[in-house]
Amino acid sequence: MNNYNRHLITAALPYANGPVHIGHLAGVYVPADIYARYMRLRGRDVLFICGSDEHGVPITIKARQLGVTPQDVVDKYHLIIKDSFERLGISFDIYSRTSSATHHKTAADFFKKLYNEGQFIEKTSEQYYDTEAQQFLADRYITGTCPKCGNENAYGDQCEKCGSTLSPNELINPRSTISGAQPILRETSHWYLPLDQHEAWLRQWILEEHKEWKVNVYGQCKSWLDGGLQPRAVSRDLDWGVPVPVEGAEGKVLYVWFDAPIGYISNTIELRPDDWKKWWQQEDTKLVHFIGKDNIVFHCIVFPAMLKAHGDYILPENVPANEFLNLEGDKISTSRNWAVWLHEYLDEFPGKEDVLRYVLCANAPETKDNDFTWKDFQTRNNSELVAVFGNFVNRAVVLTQKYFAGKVPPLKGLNDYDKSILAELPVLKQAIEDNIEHYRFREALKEVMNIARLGNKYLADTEPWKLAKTDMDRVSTILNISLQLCASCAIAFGPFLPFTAQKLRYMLGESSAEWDKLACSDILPEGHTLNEATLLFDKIEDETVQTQVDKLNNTKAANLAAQKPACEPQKPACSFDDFMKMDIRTATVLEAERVPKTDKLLKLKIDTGMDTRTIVSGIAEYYSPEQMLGQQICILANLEPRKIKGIESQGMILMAKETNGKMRFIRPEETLGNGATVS
RNA sequence: GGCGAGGUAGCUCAGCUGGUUAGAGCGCAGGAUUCAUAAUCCUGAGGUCGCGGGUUCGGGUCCCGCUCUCGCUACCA
Repeated sequence: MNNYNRHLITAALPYANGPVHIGHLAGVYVPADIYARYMRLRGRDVLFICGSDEHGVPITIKARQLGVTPQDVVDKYHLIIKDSFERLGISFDIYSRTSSATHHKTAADFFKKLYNEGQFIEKTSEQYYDTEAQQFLADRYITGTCPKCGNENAYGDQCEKCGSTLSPNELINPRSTISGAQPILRETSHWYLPLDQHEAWLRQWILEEHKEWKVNVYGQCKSWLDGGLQPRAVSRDLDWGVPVPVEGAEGKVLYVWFDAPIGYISNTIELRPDDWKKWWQQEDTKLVHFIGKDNIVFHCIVFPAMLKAHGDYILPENVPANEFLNLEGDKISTSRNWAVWLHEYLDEFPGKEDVLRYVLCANAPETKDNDFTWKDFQTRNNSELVAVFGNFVNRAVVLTQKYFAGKVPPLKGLNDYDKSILAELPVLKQAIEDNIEHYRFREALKEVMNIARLGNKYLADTEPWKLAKTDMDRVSTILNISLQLCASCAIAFGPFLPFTAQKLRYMLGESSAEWDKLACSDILPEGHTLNEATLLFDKIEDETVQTQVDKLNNTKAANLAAQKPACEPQKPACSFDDFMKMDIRTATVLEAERVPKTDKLLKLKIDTGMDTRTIVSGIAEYYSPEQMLGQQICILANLEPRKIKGIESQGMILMAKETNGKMRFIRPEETLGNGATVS
C-alpha cells in the first residue's frame, strides 16, 4: 500500500426502492467503513464514496403502484437510507444520489465521449410499443401469459409463478400495464457496449494480474470470460433516467447499469469539484470497490470495460465482494419482509449501533453465506462485548479509581511477565493490519478482541487486588499496563466500533486515537486523570431478542397466510368453437425415459389409438419413467409439434396442477380404449 | 445438465503456495478466583476434516469420480 498516495473507496450504491437491511450492511457497508476508517487512522488520504442508485424500471413501477412520481419514491428512500447510514456511523465522505444534476451531466458526458469515439455499436431491434401511451415498454411493463406455466400475469422478463426467465416476445397475449392495450412491435435502435471487444485485456488484467482477488470474485470472472462476453445495451426506451445525449434519441435513457457506477465518479466530483480527477485518473490512487456477490460481474468486467473504453480512468485494484447473509436460516427478502431493517434496528436498539456493527463483522459472510440469528446477536453481545471487552475496561478503570483516585499510576519496574504481555501487543497490531489490508475483517476483529482477552488474563494472573494489601508498587505497575492495554483497545476498536472507541477514549481522559500509538506502553502518561467509569455495553436480555424473534415469526405467519394458494383466477371466456378445435384423446404410455441432460423432461412413446407417437413432457420432477409406464393418460393430440431438446414432441399430456406446483396427470375413471375423444 | 462457491468439533467459522500430536470463539464438564455487568482465568471432553478412488515418502490441503447445500444459467406446448 506504500505505492499509493490516496485511497478511493467505493461502496455499492444502494437501490433507492427500499430501506437498507443487515444483509447490505454485512456484505458491503460495514466492511467498507472499517477499511475507510482504518486507512484514515493510518494517515492515508481517503475518499469514501457512496450514494443512492435512483434510476431503473423497478422504481418507476413502484411509483406507478403508489400513484406518485419516481422522484417521490427515490426522495423518500434516499433520505431513509442516508439517515440510517449516518446513524450507524458509516463514514462516507459523501452520500449523494444519481438523480443529481452533477450525476446527469457526468453520465451524459461519459456516454458522449464513448459515443464520439465509436466505442459503441448501434443495433436495431423490434420491441413492444404502447400506441396509446405512446412509448416503448420495458420488460417489466409488459404482462401476459407465461408460455411455460400458463400464469396469466407473467412479466416480460420473468414469470414469478414458475420462476423462469422470459423475454417479452415469448409472452402469449402481451398487454401493456400502462394502458392495458395490446402493444405492437416497433423498431427501435440502441447502443451497445461491445464487451466482446474488451475480452482480451480483461482476461489478462483479471486472470493474470489479479490472481489475489477473492476466490469467489476470481471464479465468477473466469466463468464469465470463459463463456465469452456479449455486447450489452447501454440505452433503453424509458422516461426515467439520464437522457441519452445524442440527437434523435428522444425517449431514450442510459440503461441503469451504465449510469449507476458512474455515480461513484459524479459523487466524487460533487465532493471535490476541483481535484476529483487526481482521484480517478492518476495511477497512484488505489481504487477499491466494496460490493456484494451479485455485483461482481458489473464491477469486475462491465464497469472496468467502460472505464477502459473511456480511456482516462484508472481501474480498481481490488473488488472485495462478500457473499450473502441469511436471517434465521432463510434468505433475506425485501418483498417477503424477511429482514432486519437498519432504520428499525436503530430505533429499537438506541445506543447499540456498535453491537450491530460488531455482530455483522464478527459473522460477516466473507467466504460463504452466513446466518444472522438473534440468539447469536445476544451471545456475542453478552459473552464477547460485555464479558470480555467491557468487563476488562471496567476492571482496569474501577481498580484505578479505587487504588489511585482515578489517576494513571506510574510504572515501577517491569518483570518478565509484564514484558511478555507488552511484547504481545505489536504482534497483535501486525495481525490486525495484515488482516484489514487483505480485507479479512472478521479475523482482524478477532485479533482486536484478543487485546482485551490479553488484559483479562493479565489481571487474573497478577491479581492486583490481592497485592494491594502488601505491594502497592506492583499494583501501580500492573494497573498502568492494564490501562495502556485499554488505551490500545480504544485505538484498535476505532475502525470497528467507532462509538464505543470514542466513549472509551473519553473514559480514559481523552486518550489518543492515533493508530501509530497502538501497542505502545506509554499511551497514557503517568498522572493522567481518568473520567468516571461507565459501562461500555449492557447485557441483552432474553426478552429483548425474543421480541425480535416473535416479530420475525409473525412475518413468517403472515407470509404463509398470504401465500395460501387460492385457485388460479378463471381465464377469459372461450367460445365453444375454440374448445372444439382441441382434439383431446386417451392414450397409453408404451415407453418412458429421461431426456439426458435435463432435470424435468421425460420422453414418452404413447399409443393414441390412431398411431404411436412421441411426446416430451416436463414432468420428471413428479413422475419417474417407471411410474408412467403403462399408464393411461389424456393428451392434446392436435397440438402443433414442437422440438424440445432436439426431440419432436407430438402433443401434450394433460396435467392437473395445484398452485403450489404439485402436478398429476389426468386419466379416465375407468380404463378405456386408446383414442377415445374427450370433451 | 452447465458454471461458480461451499460441505472441518454440539453451534458459528479459521486452516495461505501439501509436512511434526487438525485450530479459534461460543456452548459443555471440572477446578481457581472475587477487582469486575455471576463477569474472569486455568484444565478437560469432543472431529474417520461430505463419500470413494488416485498422485506422493507424506493430503482437510493437489487430481478424478460421486453426493448434499447455496447462487447464476439451460430444458418445461
